Amino acid sequence: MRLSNLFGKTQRQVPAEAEIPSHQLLLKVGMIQQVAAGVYSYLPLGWRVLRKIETIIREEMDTAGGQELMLPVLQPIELWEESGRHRAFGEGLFTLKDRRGRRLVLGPTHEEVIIQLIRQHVRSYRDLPLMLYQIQTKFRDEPRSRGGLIRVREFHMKDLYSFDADEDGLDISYNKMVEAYRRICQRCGLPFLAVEADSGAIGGKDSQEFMVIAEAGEDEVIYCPQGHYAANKEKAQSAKAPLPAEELLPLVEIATTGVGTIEELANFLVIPHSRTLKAVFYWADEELVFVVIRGDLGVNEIKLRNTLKCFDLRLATEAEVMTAGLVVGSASPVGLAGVKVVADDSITMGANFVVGANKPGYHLKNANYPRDFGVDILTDIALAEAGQGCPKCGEPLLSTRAIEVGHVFKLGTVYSENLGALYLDREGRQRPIVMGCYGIGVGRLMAAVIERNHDPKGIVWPPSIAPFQVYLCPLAGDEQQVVSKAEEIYRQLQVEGFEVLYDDRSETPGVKMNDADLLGIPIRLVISPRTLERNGVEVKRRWEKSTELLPWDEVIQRLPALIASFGSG
RNA sequence: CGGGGCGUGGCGCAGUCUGGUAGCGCGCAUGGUUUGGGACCAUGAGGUCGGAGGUUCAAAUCCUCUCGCCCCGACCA
Repeated sequence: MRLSNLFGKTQRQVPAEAEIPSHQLLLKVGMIQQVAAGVYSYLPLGWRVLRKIETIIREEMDTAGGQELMLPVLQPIELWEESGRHRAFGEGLFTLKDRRGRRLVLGPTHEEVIIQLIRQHVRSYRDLPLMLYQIQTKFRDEPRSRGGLIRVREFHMKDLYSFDADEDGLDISYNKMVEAYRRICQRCGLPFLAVEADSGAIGGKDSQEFMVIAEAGEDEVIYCPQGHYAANKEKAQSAKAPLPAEELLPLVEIATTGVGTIEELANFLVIPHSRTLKAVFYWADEELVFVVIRGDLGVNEIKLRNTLKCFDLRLATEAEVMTAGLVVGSASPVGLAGVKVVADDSITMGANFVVGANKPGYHLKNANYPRDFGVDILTDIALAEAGQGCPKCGEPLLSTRAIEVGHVFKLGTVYSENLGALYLDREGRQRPIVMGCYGIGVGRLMAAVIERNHDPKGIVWPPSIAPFQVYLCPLAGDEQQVVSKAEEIYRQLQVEGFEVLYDDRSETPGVKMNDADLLGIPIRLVISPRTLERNGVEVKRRWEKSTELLPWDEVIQRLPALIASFGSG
């Protein structure tokens, strides 16, 4: 490709609103252009990279046994009402009406559609296992798009769905996908962390996310420095510090005028937060929920939502709490009736806690579960945070921002039961198909690669996904000889099958070199009067500082090794 | 949805407070001089100042409404 013909110019300035490196560089190089909030056009360079990533994904999916197909973007809304996810997605669904007034959605994902397909074609255990995938544009009306390609409303995504006869089969399919994802990340030059993840309101059991550690990431990962544990903060657990065992003391009411928060209570009584129990109120699908948790811990709303199996969850207003007959600032589970109580299991780790007295200006000392109060649900709903203990080894946990590039989960039979995807087993019994689903955001992966592979000059593409392998850069001046040599090498490189970007512009050396660095093509070849004098070509690898002069008849044979040396130094 | 900010040639920005014929840098075009790290000189093209309504002799600037975009939060299989 001659650079003079390439559509899309590099920019010298980018909008101040582009804040993260990948967004700035994508714009600066001229790989994307924004059309609307969270909607982008891909210019030739950006599209080339995207297609290379797709190719890698395709190869790994095929190797794992996947078969590619294509599914519709336009889907009847009834399918989504049938599965119940119409409600789960809520406003996130793009919906529209056709000319007859039928309501359609722009597919945010394709479980419903593929099950419809499966229902018709899979009737017997002989048809299983099966893995089907598609790479296509999906739509989600995100409340807020952000960070260039990190979070968009129209995006390229690969989704593979696995169909098995039983849980053992699902485990096999799932593990194949995890392995494929590892390979995809490796081939794209992306260091990743596979972490435990929440599977959402209608998800299944096991779920892992493939995270790329980056400041620009929108997720927070909690992990053990010894490598024993890593999880999305939404899902993470931590060892809750146990308190020393002590004899249960009698309940005592104490005056605590002006004390409302745990902070104030702990200061007032000069006790650690962990000696108190905190009351938090939520409004969950039209119902008030009283949450009790040890004072040193916070509530993980995602765990709570999963526990309650509700759609809408928010903090209750003060008015709602008072209407239920509770005293804000001094609410108590002791003596409570008529309100659902969800407790974190931390309330069993310790004794003689201070709790509210449900009476303004008073608290109770020495409250103990279950002696003094009951709960409806007792489970883990605590928010794990850095500094708390690793659930495996107790070492203090660390936290980092990360970009979620892939997500795999075991769906089980939730969808196949809801939507009637059944098969007949060997004994002729009808059973639900056991499903898994596995997604990768292609554009987001591209952004993640840039986040991890750039320097102050520009992008440093891993050769596997670089838009071109070689940047051929004559610094000609008046020398016609330089130009004809460059043309000759350009032809040879093409004949040998290299992807070459030939900078045939009559720009100054500074401009060309800076563009070469900005674009991040792995190998830069410079031809100038200076190199011509010595019958050579100057070679520079984008990720190294030094250059070397090679005799020009050796360059082509040395190129593959030079390209392959990425990541080894 | 809550808070903050921004819409002015292709890109980046100033001008708005205090109304008076729209400016700068980059890029682009033409000619010339340059050529190993974003050159220089000259000339030139390009803008209904997001949109609608209003105030005024006069609106990018003041008022009202509206649309779009960004950031933080909420939210997010």
